[in-house]
Amino acid sequence: MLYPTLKIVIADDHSLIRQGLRLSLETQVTKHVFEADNGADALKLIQFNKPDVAILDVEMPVITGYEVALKTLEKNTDTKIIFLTMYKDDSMFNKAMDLGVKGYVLKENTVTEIMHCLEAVIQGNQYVSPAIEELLNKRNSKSQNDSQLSINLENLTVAEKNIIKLLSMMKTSQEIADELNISIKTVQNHRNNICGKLGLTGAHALLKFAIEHAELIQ
Amino acid sequence: MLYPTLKIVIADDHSLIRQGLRLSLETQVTKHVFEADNGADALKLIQFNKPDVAILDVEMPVITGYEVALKTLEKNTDTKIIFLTMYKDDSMFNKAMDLGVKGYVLKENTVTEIMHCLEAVIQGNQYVSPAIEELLNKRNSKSQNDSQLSINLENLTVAEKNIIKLLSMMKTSQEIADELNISIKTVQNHRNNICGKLGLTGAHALLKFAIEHAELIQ
DNA sequence: ATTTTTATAGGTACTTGTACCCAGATCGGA
DNA sequence: TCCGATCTGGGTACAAGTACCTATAAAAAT
Repeated sequence: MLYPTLKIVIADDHSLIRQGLRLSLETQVTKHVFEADNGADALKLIQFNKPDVAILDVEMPVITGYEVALKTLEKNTDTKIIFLTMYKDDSMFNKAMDLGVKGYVLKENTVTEIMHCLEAVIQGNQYVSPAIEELLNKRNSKSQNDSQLSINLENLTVAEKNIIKLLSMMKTSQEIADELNISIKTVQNHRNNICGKLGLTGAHALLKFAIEHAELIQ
Repeated sequence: MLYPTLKIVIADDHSLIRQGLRLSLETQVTKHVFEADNGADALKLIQFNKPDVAILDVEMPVITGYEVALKTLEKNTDTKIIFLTMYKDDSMFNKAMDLGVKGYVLKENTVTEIMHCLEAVIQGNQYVSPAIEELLNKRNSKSQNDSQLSINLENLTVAEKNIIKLLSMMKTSQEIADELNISIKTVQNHRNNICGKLGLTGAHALLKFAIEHAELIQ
């Protein structure tokens, strides 16, 4: 690492990840590391310390990393933003790129990759996880089953995603209707529309699909 | 830390967490740390190295930490299992306790807490994240329910076990009837009898039960 | 040898989910 | 402004699962 006097803010609600990153950064010569376990504190740390780089977890409670980045980049500071995320969510990736986020790294990537990302970003370049680039290529080629499945999943409307999420928790249409304060007929219609979009037919096909793909549904 | 010659397996699909944990463990005197980024490798590492403790992420792709724990504890090894998880999922917590998992720590907890957990587990105690200790209390207060559940599962007849196994594969009564060359009415009667024995009532209760407990059904 | 359990099969009623149909309200883009 | 997508609700029909019955033959337990 070529920049011994870097100031870096780390924001992640998982203490484990913060401490892992801090330990890794401190085995390099970087010394000024600030930690936050939520978006609000991260924002304060960034505004007060004006770090060179802020490494933000996208999925944080209350104030997400995305919102922190939005408010930070809005204020025209020199702080570069690196997003750290669990999921290969291409819609979030696109939003991040639109915002002007310089780095995008998956948590499944190694610490050394984050170091590469850090170096690239400090030198004024962009750095994107190879795994994400691969995803983008797959999406463009539209070849595999899984990618087509996720395309179909993304074709669902907000209400439909809401329904399928509750379905994956094994709730009945009546329970969903009560929870959302809508008619059971509306829920059934959404279910039927989802079946159409996903190409599902037959007995309890959607329920089975939702349970089988529960992890993929957010 | 009182145990300098511990062997520990760490399994998590997020490299960051693995490296954070490894660095933390190695600032202690523990030296033999093995890493896996998926359940299959974790299982191999455990079977080959027979570690004192395996720290498993519950949410891993393909083979989950839960399945790794299931197969490890099945084989009567001395390896203690610690679950590391993102969510305060009480159903998973209960399943983990049923299995004989010794430690249960949330990723939002600090590394020092994991160290406490490690010490407790090595000394033969259980350690549960304070955040979900309230769930443990709930569980102890109504423990008679769970023990009745497993008794009831063993009370199922051969035909009934056969049926519930096929049910956990999300097959319909008609499909099961065809597969076993019996009437669909027989299948439906068995289903109903199973519902009675397990105390299940309501919409698709048995289907949901079979899917939720698919791993426990052989 | 008699009783009990199990596996088999049927009947009937009700609930839930799937498969179509329809239509009004709202909101954003062409 | 109009069109299309979305969200909302309703109707009808059928399939599948649950709930509760009865019943017979074979196997197991007593």
